[in-house]
Amino acid sequence: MYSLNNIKQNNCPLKFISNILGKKWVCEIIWEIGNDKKRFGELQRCIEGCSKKMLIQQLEFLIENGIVINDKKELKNNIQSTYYLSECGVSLLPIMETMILWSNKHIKCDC
Amino acid sequence: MYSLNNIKQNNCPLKFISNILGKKWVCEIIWEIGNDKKRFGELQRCIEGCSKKMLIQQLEFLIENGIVINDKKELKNNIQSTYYLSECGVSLLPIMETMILWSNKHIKCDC
DNA sequence: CAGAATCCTATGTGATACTG
DNA sequence: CAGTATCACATAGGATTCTG
Repeated sequence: MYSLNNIKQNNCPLKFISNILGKKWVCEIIWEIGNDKKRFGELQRCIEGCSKKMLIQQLEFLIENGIVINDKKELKNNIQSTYYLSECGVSLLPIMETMILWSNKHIKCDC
Repeated sequence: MYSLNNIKQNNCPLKFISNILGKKWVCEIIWEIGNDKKRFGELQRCIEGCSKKMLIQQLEFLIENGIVINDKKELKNNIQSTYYLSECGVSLLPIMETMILWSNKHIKCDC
């Protein structure tokens, strides 16, 4: 249901990437599997506050966009589903690093 | 109504900035006034498809976040309201440039 | 364990009309 | 011209339950 096509029709490159990185949980997901592949359950535990439904939804979105890759293995009586970044996904990491640097400079800590 | 506070409470720097750049029209707005200040009407004409309501809403959001600055002058019988980037806003431009570069590499042109 | 399917609500967003 | 207000609808997103 996620409108990958809509996104691709955005010929504006700014819209294209901000529609990806701006989606809820997407940055967190990319960041979490940036270092090492993770299983679905692990991710769920890492990313606090993200419902299972949203996690699945956004992972699918990232897979459709070629940013995340999913491997499934059938074990005895359950499934092991792991997620990791594609080359394309990995190339987002340096951008996200500069984003983090910017935030840390400009976040006003009111806590 | 816009939850600036919610955003500030996001102690996660990735959430912080992606909540800004991911908002609809925000990237376009920042980009459009990146080079030179623009009046409200100019902006409206630049950013196709953005309703007046949304434009105002997102501009206010950016002002609250210290990214955009607004100057108002009273002319004879109307108001001249111009918008431009704060220093903080300007510091977003290089990040957005790398975002554009990434997009141009990875956008799959289906048109 | 990983995922699918429903239901339900809050929020986002467009269209339109109004104001100084 | 710049901004406000209101309605009406679409989408996002949480909670919960079900399946192999």
